[in-house]
Amino acid sequence: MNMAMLSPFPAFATLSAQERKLIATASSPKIVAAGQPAFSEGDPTNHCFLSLSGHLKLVRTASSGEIVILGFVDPGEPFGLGVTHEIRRPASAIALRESKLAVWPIAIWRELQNEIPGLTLSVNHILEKRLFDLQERFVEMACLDVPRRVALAVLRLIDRAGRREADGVRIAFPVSRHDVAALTGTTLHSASRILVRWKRQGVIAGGRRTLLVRDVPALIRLATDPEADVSPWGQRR
Amino acid sequence: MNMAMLSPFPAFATLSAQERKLIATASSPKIVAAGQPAFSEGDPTNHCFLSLSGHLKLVRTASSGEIVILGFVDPGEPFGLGVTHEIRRPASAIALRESKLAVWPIAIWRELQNEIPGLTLSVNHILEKRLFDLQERFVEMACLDVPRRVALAVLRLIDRAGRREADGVRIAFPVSRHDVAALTGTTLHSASRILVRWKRQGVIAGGRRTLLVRDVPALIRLATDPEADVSPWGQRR
DNA sequence: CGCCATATTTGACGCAGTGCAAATAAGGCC
DNA sequence: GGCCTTATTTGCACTGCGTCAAATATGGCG
Repeated sequence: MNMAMLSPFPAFATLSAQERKLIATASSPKIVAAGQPAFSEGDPTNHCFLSLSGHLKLVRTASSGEIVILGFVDPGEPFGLGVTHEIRRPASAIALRESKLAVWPIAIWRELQNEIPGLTLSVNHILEKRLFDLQERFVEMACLDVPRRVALAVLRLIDRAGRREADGVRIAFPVSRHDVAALTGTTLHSASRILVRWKRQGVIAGGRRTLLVRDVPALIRLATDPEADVSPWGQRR
Repeated sequence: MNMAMLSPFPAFATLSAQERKLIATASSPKIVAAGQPAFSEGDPTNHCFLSLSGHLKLVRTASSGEIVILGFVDPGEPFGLGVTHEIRRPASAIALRESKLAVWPIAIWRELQNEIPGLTLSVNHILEKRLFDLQERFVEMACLDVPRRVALAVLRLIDRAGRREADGVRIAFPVSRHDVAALTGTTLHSASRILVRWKRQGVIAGGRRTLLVRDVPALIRLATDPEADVSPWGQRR
């Protein structure tokens, strides 16, 4: 791989050109089609990855069969780094769109980390961020009701992959109701009911596997205002 | 601090004696009384910590005022490392018993990381473990009912701080019903009801802020068997 | 363009778990 | 030992949201 490809990514910003070159030349390219996994739960942990373009989701299947989305991978982010502890992948990485990846055999990656201290620091940085993000979501899961969790999840999608458009902000990759549910720890059905309600109120729009937020401030209000929202389950008499 | 104090801790196992000495001499000792914070939510992130003895809990207060336990710190574990991203602490670290700590000013810690690549690798290791642990709990929160979450939380407490005793395994630090609730994302009341039920069944024992598990296999069954447990909310007629 | 598989929506229903209020227990301290 | 604070337990009414079942939309593809 050309070293130039690494330079624009913040994960490597602090490294010298020479170091980046060393890292880049050790990698192999890989292309994953939309819907396909870069790796799957249970696979042996043989490689480290960097997303060059596209988007992936990290998903995990609970013993009950339910699916949970642990996070997303944006272009420029390394992933599948969990190479110190686990011999097998604890989660799958599924491409949401065709994604170009750089791949390193784990042994090589370890060598690189030993030779380039700055690389380890970068990895550190990323792990820390992932940990803080998950802590955030964990607290939300523990304390907030479903509609608020959904609102926050959508807001997070916006600043991860929101593209401004004529009538709102569009999430740049496909998001199904099922994904929303897997992201917020609820069911497909509840997620649907909630989004339908907001659609009727004009806060969001979008059909099959697409999400367009028309009124971001309203969504923020729904997420944070303790008074906001009468849940979509209709008053019981 | 004496360098000998560092050697038994796995976080530093891969470092040379000389490196450990460098790290140790840069630290200051600190003692935190039971119930007191090593640092609190919102504090500026000025220091890194290592627990030498005792136990701490990492807690976070949600906007609603609810409290969530993000994790525990055992003797030998570094903590409060989130120094790359956050200028203010996202969580508090509260001592569950009197705890001895080693403390480094953050600037010094950064220097140490630069000089000792192996230290950064250790930190990496720890962050990775924390991340995987939290992912685990996240999935549980998303997929399991409250009694099962409580069972799993107690099991996790056992292999973190369980001491074998004549009639069971005791958790080595104080755990209130409130703590159990904060650990599993439920209410004090539900946690109490569940534990009372298990107490009557002879699975656990213990009063005020103590937990003694008398029948670990039964608890494992309650946690994992999909058939197990009729929830403590008593059949309604 | 029409068919088919896949997504989404919707309704009815019930229960796990919460909220509130209050009783009860258990230590710790003087 | 008795008092006071803090933790735990408990009853009851209520509801958020999961479950089940089914109708309906939608886009891709031949």
